[in-house]
Amino acid sequence: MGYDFKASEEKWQRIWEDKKVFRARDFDEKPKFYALVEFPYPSGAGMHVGHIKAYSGLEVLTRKRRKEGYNVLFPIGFDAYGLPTENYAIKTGIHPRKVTDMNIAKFTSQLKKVGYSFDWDRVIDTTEEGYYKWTQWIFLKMFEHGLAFRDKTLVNYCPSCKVVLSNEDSQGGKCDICHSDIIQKSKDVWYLRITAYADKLLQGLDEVDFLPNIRLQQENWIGRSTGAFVNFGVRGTDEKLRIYTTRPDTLFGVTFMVMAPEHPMLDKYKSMIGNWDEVEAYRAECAKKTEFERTQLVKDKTGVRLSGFTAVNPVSGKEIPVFISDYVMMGYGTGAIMAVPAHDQRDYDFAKKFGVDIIEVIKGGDISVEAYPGDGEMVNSDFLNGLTDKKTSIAVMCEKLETLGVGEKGVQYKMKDWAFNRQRYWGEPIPIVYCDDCGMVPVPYDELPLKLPPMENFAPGSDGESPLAKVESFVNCTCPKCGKKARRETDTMPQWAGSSWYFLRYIDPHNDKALADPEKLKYWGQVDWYNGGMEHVTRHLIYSRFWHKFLYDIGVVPTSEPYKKRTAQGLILGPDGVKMSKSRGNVVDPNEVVDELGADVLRTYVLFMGDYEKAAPWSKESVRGCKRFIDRVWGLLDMVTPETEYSKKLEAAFHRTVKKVSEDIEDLKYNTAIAALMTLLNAIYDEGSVTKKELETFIGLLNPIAPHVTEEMNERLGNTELLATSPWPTWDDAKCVENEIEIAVQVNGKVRDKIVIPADADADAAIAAAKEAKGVLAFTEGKTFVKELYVKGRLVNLVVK
RNA sequence: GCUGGUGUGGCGGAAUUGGCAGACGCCCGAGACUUAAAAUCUCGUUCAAGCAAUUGAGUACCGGUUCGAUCCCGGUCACCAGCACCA
Repeated sequence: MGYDFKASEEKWQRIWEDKKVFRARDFDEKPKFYALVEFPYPSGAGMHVGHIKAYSGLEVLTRKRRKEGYNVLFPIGFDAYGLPTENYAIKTGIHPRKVTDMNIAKFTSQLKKVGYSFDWDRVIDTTEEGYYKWTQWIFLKMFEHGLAFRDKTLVNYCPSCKVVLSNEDSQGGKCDICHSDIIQKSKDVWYLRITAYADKLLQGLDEVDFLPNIRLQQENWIGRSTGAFVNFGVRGTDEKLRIYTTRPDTLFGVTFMVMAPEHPMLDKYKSMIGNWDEVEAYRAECAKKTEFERTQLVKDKTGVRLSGFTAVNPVSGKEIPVFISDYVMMGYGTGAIMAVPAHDQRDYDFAKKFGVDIIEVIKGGDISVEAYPGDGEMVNSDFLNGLTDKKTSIAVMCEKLETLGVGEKGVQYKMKDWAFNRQRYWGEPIPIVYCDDCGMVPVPYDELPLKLPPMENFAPGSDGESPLAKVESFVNCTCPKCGKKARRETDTMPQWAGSSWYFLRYIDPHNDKALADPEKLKYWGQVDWYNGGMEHVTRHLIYSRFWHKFLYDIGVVPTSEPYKKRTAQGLILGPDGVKMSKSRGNVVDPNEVVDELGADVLRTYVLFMGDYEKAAPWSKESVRGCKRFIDRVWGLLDMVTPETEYSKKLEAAFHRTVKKVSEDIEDLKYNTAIAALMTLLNAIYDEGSVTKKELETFIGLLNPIAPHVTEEMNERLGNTELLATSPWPTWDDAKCVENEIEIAVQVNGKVRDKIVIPADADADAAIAAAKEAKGVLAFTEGKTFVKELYVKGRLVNLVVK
């Protein structure tokens, strides 16, 4: 009788839900295990196969953990604020709340149909008042501690649509909607001072177990560099032109300086600069370029040499020319650099184009051809001459700078403060009030959540304002401090806000007194294992570590790092080997697979298709192979004998497979775990029968991967305890080996025959047997043995002449 | 450009303290069952030569170390990812 996957999957999903089999219990005596997967954005398109692969990994691990006796927390929720929902609402007129609820309902039913063992009593939705109340609460705490602040920035702005655009919506310098030229506009925006945590975020990486490439990406993102700040003089003034450099040792090679076009000092000395109109023209040209263009295009160096404005090297006293150029960014360092063309390729290119001197200060390269960034003996450098060690030269120079009072050691980060606002409706309102007398005043904690007001039209407001600016009843309020008339902040928080602390809310999702009960936070502690996509290992992962570290510093959470371990799954590509996308038409819908072949097949396939951490293309044919596997497993029911022990023939194979599957699951090697089960299944079919004990072990191992079919089989075997809660199979190392083994016999490194010997045979016995082997004699006849090796359990190698 | 990673059959991929390359699955071929097809089962399936036993070649390419190299070392090429004028 064939396996009716539809009826079986529905049946077991209902039983799991009714009995709350996968509920996590606060304060249970069992050891706890907290596994986290990245919660989905509930888009209208429904689930993607990528979600299935991402969730199936830890799904298997947590099902194994429960069988091993752990109290497992494996939650799911929805990261539901965001642009697609808002755009859909603008287009259709349906309220984002309604759209979100519909999409969440759809995702929930789809997730349940795959049979995931989530704790459905802990579902969270970042757009719910009970949730975003605490997102706002954390924001206010940050505001209190000076970590949330307002500052000017340049934004991409479309003067025709009057909206602020993201870099993605403004590529090529044109507005995506009306195609008019985009300008860079100065605007006051909210920032979170993540740079204050740069060193903590870097050091914290030592405490956690992240995959090496994930750790590296975080380090690069933070981008710490050490060097020195140096104050150059400005001829004819008391002004200091401050720069940052990682190579203070090359100070004697400075032949010019470059300032960012936006550098504020330029305006201050406008009257000194003889060619001001040239400066203004260049600035206008740069302002037109988006940040995207300015950094993406590697192009010819452009710039303007300032006339009448020169700098003075504070160590050598030499007068040097100053340029402005857009290869120097206002956002990094001090917005100005000392240029050492002999030892920096960018400065070299610039010097060649503008005819500036190039002075060698480090020997070793050929500066008539290109810059030499390497190490070597210092020359033309006064007190540094003759030094060969970079570190020493830098240290000597820094000391000199400090003695002269013209500079000091310094540290810089690539990471910038986090621009924390959007001019959009569907996000958490920023709970701040502007009062003419009191300035920025936080909304009192007991008035949280500051609710999103009901609205009809969610299109962005005019002049780059949020749609909320149009709602008078929301904007106009009284100052919580003095009671006078005041205005509310109308910007909302960015997408990343709600996901920066969601893992804490799962621990106590319904608490209305605190973001979570401290005792529960202590019980569940760190997330033991967090799996998600590579695309989130910089932004989301850093942002949430930052929030967590802040909450730790103010005593809200008990650990300094949120995640003990982080891994990432590889993408599922389309059948054509390219990333899935609607426009390519190569998207695979997981729901169709569930309907046609069953959830167990889908789960097995996404784990079997290849290395879990690497990208692999979807193959419709290979999915069928997994279907065959599941059906063959079901077929075992027709072969059961009542014995309650392993059969002699298969005992070692069973012990080996239990070991292999147990270890592979811990290591994200699901593909080889499943392959081992397939191999064992083939061996059973070769035998033609399976004992009850054997079958129970087999379905026990397969249960986390294919829970429905195995649960059904377990029931048919007459067992009343759910497989999901019965113990994980064990193995005995001593029983993993066969009595007799087959080894290869090589002559001069080439395999010539195979022999069967007792597993415990010693070298002499193995070599003696090997010399007799038929395939070997032909190659050793009439030769002398030079060397004879036996690698235990592997092979014999006979070296002859 | 920089940093990291990868390169194995027709395809997805196994195998590393240096020890039988190609596990497992897909595709493909042959056979069994069937009125037939599907499904299922059995066998074969790296390439080349041979009816065959077998022999030779083979883990991107070139070279080295070793009794023995997919694995270690040196060089070259290709692809992927992240960062990208970061001073």
